[in-house]
Amino acid sequence: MENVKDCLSKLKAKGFKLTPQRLAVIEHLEGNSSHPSASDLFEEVKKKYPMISFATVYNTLRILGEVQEIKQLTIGSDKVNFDPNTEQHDHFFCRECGKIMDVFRKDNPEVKEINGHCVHECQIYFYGICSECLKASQKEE
Amino acid sequence: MENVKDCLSKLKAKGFKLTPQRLAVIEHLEGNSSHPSASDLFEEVKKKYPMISFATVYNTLRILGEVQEIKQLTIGSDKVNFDPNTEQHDHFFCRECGKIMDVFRKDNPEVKEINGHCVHECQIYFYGICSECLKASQKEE
DNA sequence: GTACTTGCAAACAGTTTGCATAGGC
DNA sequence: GCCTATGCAAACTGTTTGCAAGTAC
Repeated sequence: MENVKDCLSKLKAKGFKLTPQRLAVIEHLEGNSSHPSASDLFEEVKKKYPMISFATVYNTLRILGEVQEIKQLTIGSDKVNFDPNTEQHDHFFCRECGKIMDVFRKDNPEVKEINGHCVHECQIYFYGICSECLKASQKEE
Repeated sequence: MENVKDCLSKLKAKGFKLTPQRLAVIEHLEGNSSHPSASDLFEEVKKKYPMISFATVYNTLRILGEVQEIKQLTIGSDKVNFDPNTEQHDHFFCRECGKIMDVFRKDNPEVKEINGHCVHECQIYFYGICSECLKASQKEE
């Protein structure tokens, strides 16, 4: 997702209606690098839109995925997280605090084909302990 | 998981008991490259052990993960899949048929540290359409 | 005015948990 | 015999669905 404006016109062009609820979800996603889950977004949006429902959040996330304005991450194994940054980049998951961090590397494989299979997308997930949690555990000792 | 024998002695050494149910799950995992889910394993094991319960399958999978005899894959986004091959390799997910395939590549990053975070594990997931589904769709046209 | 969208609640799937019983060691 | 593992069912979590009422266009 480049910016809210482009995203809205993309949705409009595809025939989707621009409801205030959708706008609120999109605004919470723009430039958001915290990789929120559906419930994170629901809680956030609810502050401004107390009557918004889960179904609407999921519906909006689904169509944003369809028009490729966001990507799904399954790094956390329990819930799906969403990333409005659709540029190719990797992710790090801290097994201590559960945070997901962006990782930008140069040697990303630009693979279009592998073993005869056609590749659309590649997700690289790193798992470990983040720098903050490392520091915290060193202090404890 | 190298072989059933080593796996069993590893469990024994860690103080886990070797029940027939666990053995059945382990035998179904050895050399299994189909990346089964918990319910796949449950159904398979049930053929020999009609009285086995889901809880036991999950329990066994949990301890096998603890002793690092299997790895969890979250490539499918809905359920977790298990891989008894713990050697570093990647995976391909076919969005058409849902199959998960092993991908062995040479240029895997051997990353131990990234942006100050300590890396324990790396999972690389490719998404697309597998060679078989590509063939099938070409025939249709 | 017409369709798509919303909100609600119920349904659903995968996984986890509590507890009495069974069984490995 | 002790202590862990099992089986069952119920609980739990994240997500999806059905439907009447609401609203963007």
